[in-house]
Amino acid sequence: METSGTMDVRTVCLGMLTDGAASGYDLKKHFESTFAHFFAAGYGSIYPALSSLCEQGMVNCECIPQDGKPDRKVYHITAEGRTFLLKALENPTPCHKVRSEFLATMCFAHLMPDAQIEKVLDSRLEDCAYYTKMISEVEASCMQDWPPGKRFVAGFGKAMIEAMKTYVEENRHLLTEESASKSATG
Amino acid sequence: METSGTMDVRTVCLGMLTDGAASGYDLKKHFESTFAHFFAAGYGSIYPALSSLCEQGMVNCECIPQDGKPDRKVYHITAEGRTFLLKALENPTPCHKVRSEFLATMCFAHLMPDAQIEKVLDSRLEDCAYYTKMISEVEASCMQDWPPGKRFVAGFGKAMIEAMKTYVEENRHLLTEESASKSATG
DNA sequence: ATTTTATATATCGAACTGATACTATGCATC
DNA sequence: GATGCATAGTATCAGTTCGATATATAAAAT
Repeated sequence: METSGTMDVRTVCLGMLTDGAASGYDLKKHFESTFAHFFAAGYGSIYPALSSLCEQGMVNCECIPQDGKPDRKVYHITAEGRTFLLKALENPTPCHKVRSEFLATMCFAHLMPDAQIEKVLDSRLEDCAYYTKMISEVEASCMQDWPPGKRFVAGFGKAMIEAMKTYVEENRHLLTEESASKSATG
Repeated sequence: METSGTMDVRTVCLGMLTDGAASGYDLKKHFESTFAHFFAAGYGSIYPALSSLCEQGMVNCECIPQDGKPDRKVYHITAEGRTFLLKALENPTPCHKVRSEFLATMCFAHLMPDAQIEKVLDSRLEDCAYYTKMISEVEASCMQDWPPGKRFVAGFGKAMIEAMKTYVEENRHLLTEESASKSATG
């Protein structure tokens, strides 16, 4: 039974709750904004995570009845939860993984028509723009409340996205026939 | 029944087989070297993927008996497989996801002792060095055989890792008390 | 009037991860 | 001469996560 060392969805939820009590819905919003560029999670992960944390006494659940709507379940971290979190943070080698269908696709660019390649690259740049904007917006709205770690993480995201954008812009010509014929004729 | 559009393990295996017939074991080596920095996959994904591709006629399996050892199963892509792959490559918006326990940990750096933070950052830099070396080595050994797409992807990996390294080195001081006290006293 | 957006919880199949199991040879180390 | 490790090879499985979907209500927009 491995109970420490992994920063899984459960542990990240626990961490988020150190900033104050919140519902699953609230946590989802963090996963969609601040955490979106490096740790996405959906309801299918968040709700079971909160249930499991509750069972194990890491959090307490406060059910707030609402008329018509289902109860709002607000979770509070417990002392046990804090201890567990600190233990999880002790892992000296947390991973950083990339799963890129984009790069997998580009590996087979020689099987694709140029127009298709261009579309894929354009969509990647759009994605970069989206994340850059999103990070800047969350920074603008809550930077002052953030501990240094979150600032570091936001800056990290912006730096990586900027690097991606630059690389794609500067090297996309390598992928198309256009450049192949140019280098052949020129 | 969604049969196209996703670059999952099955489709990537199929793509790898366009470079020539191979066994599951052979494919694993590609996942561990060339693809390691952006699309990891283990036997638990590869073998079921090949079985499923075989059932659907995307690949043919050639069983080569070996004395003592289990049969070596070499997979060849079929015409149907090629068609399927081209269809999968048509997705104009393939994703690029990051899953970082490292960044999740750094979000809670204010709950960690400085020495622990330093260890995490050092291990990240080691990881950067490992991947940079690995990509350079595979580039050195098989760059000449590669289509432009794979060169682009290798360069992409190196650029991103370099950006990560630079960012960590230049901003790690933001995470420790040391800098906090320095800015308070200085 | 109807669609969209927001609040809010929850489930489920499909996919994937990481570890492990099994067989066999060869090489080094103790 | 035995133990351990690397390489070659196939395969499974529990646990985790992903993406989509279902349920319910209400305000706001079209």
